[in-house]
Amino acid sequence: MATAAAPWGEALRAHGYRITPQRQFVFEAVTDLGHGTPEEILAWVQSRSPGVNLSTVYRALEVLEEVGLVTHAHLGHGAPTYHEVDDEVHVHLVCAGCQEIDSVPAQMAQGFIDALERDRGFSTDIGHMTVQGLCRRCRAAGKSGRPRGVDRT
Amino acid sequence: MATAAAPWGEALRAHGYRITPQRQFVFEAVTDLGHGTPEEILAWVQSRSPGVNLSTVYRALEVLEEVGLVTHAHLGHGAPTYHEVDDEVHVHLVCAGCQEIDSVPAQMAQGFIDALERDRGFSTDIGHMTVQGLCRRCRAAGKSGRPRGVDRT
DNA sequence: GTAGGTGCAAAGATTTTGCAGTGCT
DNA sequence: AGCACTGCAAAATCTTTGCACCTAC
Repeated sequence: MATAAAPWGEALRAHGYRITPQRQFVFEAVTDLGHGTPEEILAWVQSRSPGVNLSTVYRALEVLEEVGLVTHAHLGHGAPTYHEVDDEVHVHLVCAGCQEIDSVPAQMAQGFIDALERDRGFSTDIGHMTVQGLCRRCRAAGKSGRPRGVDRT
Repeated sequence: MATAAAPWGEALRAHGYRITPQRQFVFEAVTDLGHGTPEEILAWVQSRSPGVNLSTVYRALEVLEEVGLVTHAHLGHGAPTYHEVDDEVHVHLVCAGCQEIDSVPAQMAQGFIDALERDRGFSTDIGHMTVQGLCRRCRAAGKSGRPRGVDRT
């Protein structure tokens, strides 16, 4: 039973990394949360193992990203959000009103992506694509996105 | 000649803000640079007026954004990039290889945006839309985007 | 047993804020 | 002349790094 590693563990092994409970918790957090910032992931992990440190979360995410288990996207502000890789590729929709994150299947953007490829030779990293805007609910509530004032486009 | 304000000045006046050389420089920097981070904007401004402080740049950008002269988008990492508002609305293309920023007219994404509107009731803030990927040059050079390794999609 | 991994604390980087002096209106 | 704006410096965030101890293999 020496090498009875779970599939996610395999990925670590394959890259010469060790399997540790901290890394497992971090990966589970990402999987469970769907989308999470380092802070949110830490909170989740600490609910199982209070001693885990923020820097460990950062380092674990770095490793998990390198071995291809998770990715991150930059949504609003400066908050990087991590999510699992192996589920269906999707585009992130960030609501400027409620900060909520929605996802849509990548195919919806296919035409656009093809156009970029054709016209610019630009190869899109679909999973990192971020779309800012206002969700249905916030539009109905008449929110304008940013608190300040006029926000053209 | 009391109120001989330039068009950009008008916008400030209209919102009760004063016209100052610092704000003018910051706005010129944004216009001239096309895309710029606060740091880059500071550098540009200081080339004209060395005494200007970083915090002044931040405050000026905040004001200029409020009156609708500039906007910002979050491109790679945590670097907010500011650009002029009144030119044609465009989508940002960020190359993961060379960090360069390209723009494409918003119409290219129209189909996608319409689909989001139709299916999700999501109103897209086109100017803030960010697309990560690899530009033609970096693809040719065989870059993979992130230095680390595998990067799916 | 050994090298990689973790926790802790300090260092960095980036953005924000308080305050007194300055300059736009 | 009044009050918003600026410069400076300190505070607040968020992320990274150095080091001694611990643990997976």
